[in-house]
Amino acid sequence: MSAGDFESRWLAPDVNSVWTRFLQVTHRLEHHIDRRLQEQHGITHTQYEILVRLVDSDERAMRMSDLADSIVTAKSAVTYQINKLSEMGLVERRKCGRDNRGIWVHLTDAGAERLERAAPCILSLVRELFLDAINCDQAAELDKLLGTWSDNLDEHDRNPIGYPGDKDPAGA
Amino acid sequence: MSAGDFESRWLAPDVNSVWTRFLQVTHRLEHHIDRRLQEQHGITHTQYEILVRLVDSDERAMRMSDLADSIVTAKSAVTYQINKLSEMGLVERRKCGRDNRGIWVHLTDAGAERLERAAPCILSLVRELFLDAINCDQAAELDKLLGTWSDNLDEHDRNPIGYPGDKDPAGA
DNA sequence: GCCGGCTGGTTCGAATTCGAACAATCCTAT
DNA sequence: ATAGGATTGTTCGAATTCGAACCAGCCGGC
Repeated sequence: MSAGDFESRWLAPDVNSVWTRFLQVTHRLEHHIDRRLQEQHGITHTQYEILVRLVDSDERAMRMSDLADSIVTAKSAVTYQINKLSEMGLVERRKCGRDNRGIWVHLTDAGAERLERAAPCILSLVRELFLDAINCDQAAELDKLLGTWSDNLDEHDRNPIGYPGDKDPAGA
Repeated sequence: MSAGDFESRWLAPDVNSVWTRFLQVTHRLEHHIDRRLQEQHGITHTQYEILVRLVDSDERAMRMSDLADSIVTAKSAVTYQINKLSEMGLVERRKCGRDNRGIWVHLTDAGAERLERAAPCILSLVRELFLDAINCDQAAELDKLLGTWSDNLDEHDRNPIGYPGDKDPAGA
């Protein structure tokens, strides 16, 4: 078997390891943060992310769909989490007159406070685990990479071609 | 509130955006691959990863725990998935004489074949979405980053200190 | 005005994950 | 040899996620 054949069917070993380790590291990061957040502040990482998006928004409010896009989950999962956060009093649903089906999720004062308390814990974790490893140049580089990956995903979402055979985009 | 104070409590905006986008991109990648894999080959990304680890191993076999470490999930999740894969006939549990509690999960021929069929689909996806974005230098750089992140996580796992000012259990 | 199509959210059931508790086995030091 | 402690894998219940089906309200053309 030629090396070329091998590499076209599979991945070159070094590249393969990058991908594998990428998956491992992202999973470990998620777990680590999630665990810490739950133990010390009684909220999920997803919930934390929701609170962060809200506090960063104008009026500290967002629509459900935008929230779903922002944290990259199914809408139904957002509904579920907003119910939870709502029960906890960290968040509030309000109708907005403009669009009668749309719902605005507002961060409550209690929510802001809870976030304020949890943030330092998580941010220090993010710094220690993730950010301290990269200097300015690398950050810029990584940012560019993320942009490209994101664009690639957009492209693929727009253009849901199946794999088989049509490796060769003759027309499109 | 001074800018310095702001940045120590929160993150500098640019750095913050890197982290946020990192989370988004990783989630989107996962979803994308998972979806494609399920639609076209009837297996989960987790299951695919398991098969890959097996085929890459000596004897095409691994112990449950090692599998769990390798794909970064709870042991119970591995048990669950191995049951599934076993029902599908892609994998086989065998005792190994050495250690009577240990179990060796073997990739069956059917499993190897199934993997062989699914791999090109996923690998082309990984290439298009992930790898094409990076040149050799960047790959090396990313690899180094992953190494550092991984080390940081190891460090934190070994040394489970809470963030400075974590609550003491006395109050609980 | 009003009908088809779109969008925003919810509900539902299925799948998967996690962690804690457990059982069996191994290992080490006495 | 043997008790105590670690390791291996499973079982269980709870939490979370997903996608599909669904309902309502919006928007375009007729």
